[in-house]
Amino acid sequence: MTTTDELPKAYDPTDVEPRWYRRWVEAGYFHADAESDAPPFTIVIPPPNVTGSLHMGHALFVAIQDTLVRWRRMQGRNTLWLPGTDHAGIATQTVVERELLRTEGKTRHDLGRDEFLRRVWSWKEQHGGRINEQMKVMGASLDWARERFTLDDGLSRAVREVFVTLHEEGLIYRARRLINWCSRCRTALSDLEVEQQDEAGSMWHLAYPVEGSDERLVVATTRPETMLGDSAVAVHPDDPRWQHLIGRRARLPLTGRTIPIIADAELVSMEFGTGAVKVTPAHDFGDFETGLRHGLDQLTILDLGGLVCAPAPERYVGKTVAEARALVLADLEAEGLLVETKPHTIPLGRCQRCDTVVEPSLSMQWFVKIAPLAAPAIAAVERGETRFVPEMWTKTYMHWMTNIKDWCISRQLWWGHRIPAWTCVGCGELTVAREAPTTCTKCGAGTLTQDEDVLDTWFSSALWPFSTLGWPDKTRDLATFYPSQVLETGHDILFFWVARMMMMGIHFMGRSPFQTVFLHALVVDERGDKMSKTRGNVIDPLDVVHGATLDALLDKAKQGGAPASALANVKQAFPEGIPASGADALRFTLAAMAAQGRNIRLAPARVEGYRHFVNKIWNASRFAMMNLEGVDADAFAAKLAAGPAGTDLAIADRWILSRLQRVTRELNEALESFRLNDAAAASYRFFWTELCDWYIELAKPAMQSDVELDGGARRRAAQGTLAHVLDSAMRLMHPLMPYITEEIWQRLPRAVGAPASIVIARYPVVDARWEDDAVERAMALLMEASVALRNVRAEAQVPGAQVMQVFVCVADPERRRVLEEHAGVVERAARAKLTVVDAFPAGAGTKAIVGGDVELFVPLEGLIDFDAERARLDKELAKMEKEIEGVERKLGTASFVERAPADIVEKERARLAEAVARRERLAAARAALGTAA
RNA sequence: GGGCGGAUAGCUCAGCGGUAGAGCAUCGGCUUUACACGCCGGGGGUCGCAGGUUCGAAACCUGCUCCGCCUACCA
Repeated sequence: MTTTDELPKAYDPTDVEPRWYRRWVEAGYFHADAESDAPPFTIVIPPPNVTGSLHMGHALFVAIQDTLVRWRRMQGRNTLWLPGTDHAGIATQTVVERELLRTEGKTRHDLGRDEFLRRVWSWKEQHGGRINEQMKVMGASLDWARERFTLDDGLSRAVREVFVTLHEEGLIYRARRLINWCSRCRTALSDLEVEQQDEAGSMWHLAYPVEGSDERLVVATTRPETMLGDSAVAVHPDDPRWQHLIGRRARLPLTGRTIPIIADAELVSMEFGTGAVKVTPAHDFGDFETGLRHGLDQLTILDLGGLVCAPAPERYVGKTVAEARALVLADLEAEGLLVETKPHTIPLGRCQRCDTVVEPSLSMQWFVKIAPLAAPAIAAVERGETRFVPEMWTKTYMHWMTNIKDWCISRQLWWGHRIPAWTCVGCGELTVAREAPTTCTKCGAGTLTQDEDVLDTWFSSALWPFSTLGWPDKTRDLATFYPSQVLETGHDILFFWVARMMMMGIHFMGRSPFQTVFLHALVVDERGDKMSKTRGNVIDPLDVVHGATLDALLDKAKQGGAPASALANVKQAFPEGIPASGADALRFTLAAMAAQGRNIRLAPARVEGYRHFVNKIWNASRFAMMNLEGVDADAFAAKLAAGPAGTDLAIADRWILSRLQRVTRELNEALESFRLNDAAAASYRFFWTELCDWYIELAKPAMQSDVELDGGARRRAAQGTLAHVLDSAMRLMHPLMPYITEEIWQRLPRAVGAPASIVIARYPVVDARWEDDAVERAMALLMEASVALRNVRAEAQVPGAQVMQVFVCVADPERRRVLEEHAGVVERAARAKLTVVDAFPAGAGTKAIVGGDVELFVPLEGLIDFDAERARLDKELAKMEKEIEGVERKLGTASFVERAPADIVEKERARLAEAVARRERLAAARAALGTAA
């Protein structure tokens, strides 16, 4: 127990939060025991980029996953939330290269592969831990003893094992193909790493003279510079316009080459453009296929840096795409071969990482043959082994999986898992092996060189659910924790990551890696725009937690390279900076807004609202601390265990205990079905509206009174109830708000044998015996009467301190009994003195009607504004008329009475009866006031 | 081109077949000894538009209009 003066009036999360995390870790609460008999609950973290920094997306998944994990842990599950980071090939390498250039003016090639990798590792050692520390601030209850990194020895071994096995099975192959090439990153990319966008471009019509004729064949193109690499012109076989040209040759301008005119029904559409298409097999995916069909030459006229190269004519060599385009167009124009130029929207692919326009490029790469892996991953979802939440993602997953194309997995980078393939210098034989071979398997020579390339980062991420548990060894962890129960991540990486984990997990473990895939929405700003540094609308979760001054925000934006417009946005959004709200408030906000299937527009005002909620929790608890001295938690627990029969609890006690059962049910059900927003809303309503606004206010007299008319029993009941409800509420809300709930729970009187921390306390379960409809109905009436009287007070401007005399008439005997027996509730809530009578005393006053037959008369001689009173009653009467009219119409419809369910009809009848009774009483009250003077 | 979301109070969002809800904002009143990060009371919505199904629709169906996202080689 603590006394009030030790507790500050305002909750300060920055003081409370950091204290707990270390203690939880030291106590080992987050550590999962592979030997435990308890049913496991496993979630693997979506590994953040090792050099990354916490952003709202991370904060969101921490809030969601930690809530699920803490809830399951409190339910007694053997809970494993496995942490780790991703080496993020391109991203990390780029960052280190940039740093190297900035500080030493060198490129990675200046250092050489080994030295460069040493630098990346040292960068990782220096910056790699940051995001983990940031997740700890958020309260993430991760099992740090099991932390993994995708480039760990163990995980690297798993990667080699998978690569070699798939190669042996014929599912990994090497081929010279057209792939997406980023000339800035100088690496191949998978289809997914290319972002398609429609951009403004042009459509040019170019004339190719037909050999041995005066005719010209006009082709339409959006990329005229690629004509330097054309190896044919295609027309539709059925097109009457060009029938006679099929099989002849065209003179390719500017090059001195001639190319065949071919017929291809697949590539060419007669209606589009000019009906004739230039074919450039080495620089266009459609043309590549066409080239294969017709055995055309594949002429590469762009080098790896994106510059024109031979066999393009010397004049163009070394030019960029843009330069070459301008030059080609000018040259064609000069020769009179540029027929037409018009604006045209073109789909353009850009590198996800650096925004460079991606070029289709012909090169030797490694691929995963994906269809045989996709089929079982589709089947697993079809038979329900894995399900998606929200369900709508199933369709998206299926669609992508059924149209999937082979996955290009080799990257021309240095940072990553090097491809375990070696070429014999002597005979050229390619060997794929788990460990570096010493001699060539074919010719026995001893000199082999390893493939220079590394694997796509997502290749190792795809193995994450089992590689992190020790695979390929048959470990105890693997047996206990695979498959995981839930995979929770953003829908933006459904294909990148989730689908690939499904495929690999099923192929190598025989079972889908997750029972449920829960996909959350993306966090965007208040206006629905994606958060970005250039917009200046980024909200750093840590700034919300710790607070930040405007200057600090501006400094950070500047360092991040934000433009002036962005700085202005920051100034406008946070003129006062951001107040320190704590991890609890941020987590609760994210949970409350994480409704399924929508973007989360993070509004700062919303965070503020929930920060106030956290403070409310603090103060309600502070009140409790001041009034719970000497409470005997064990005695009250025994009372609860005995059930409500014959209890000495007051109606308010019974009511809040009943409401507690309901909110307990709501929370368990909401968490069970991943509706965190409902869990948050139910918590909020219960704690603030029901517990604080009603229960605590009603319990005050019993707890604060100096007189103990009943020998202290009433006080003990209220104290016991409040202590129990608070204890339960803290446990209920702990998964959502770990810090404040622990802080308060530690200070509450607890039963003997209670655990040392709320982290491992039991999550509340419903005790249906304490749910009581009759009590809730009675309280509803008392509350309604109280509100009506408060309204009278406000309208009639009765001073807050003045106790109002109130006379009550009730027709219904049961309601009369409730009001007589529990008059104290209304008296306390409305600051009134209640007298139940058969007839009202004479005199001026105001009348309120509750629930049809409860009339509340407040004699207010001299205080009544009769005009206002008449207006108020007229308004209420009109409302009643309208309602009665509506319900009567409904009940007057034969089909309604006949076809609607009986209980609904009954409800409508009751509603009508109440409205009619209310109207009568209102009319009488109105009549008593007469007409205006 | 295909697919999937969304359109509800001034703002951000719940609700998804039986009397329209929350937070913030707004208006009025409160030095009520837990909390002004508060308390009490109030105002505010033809639930995008048009049809349909139903006794009954914000919710289900159809079409339309906007706004997002994903996906696709029409040169």
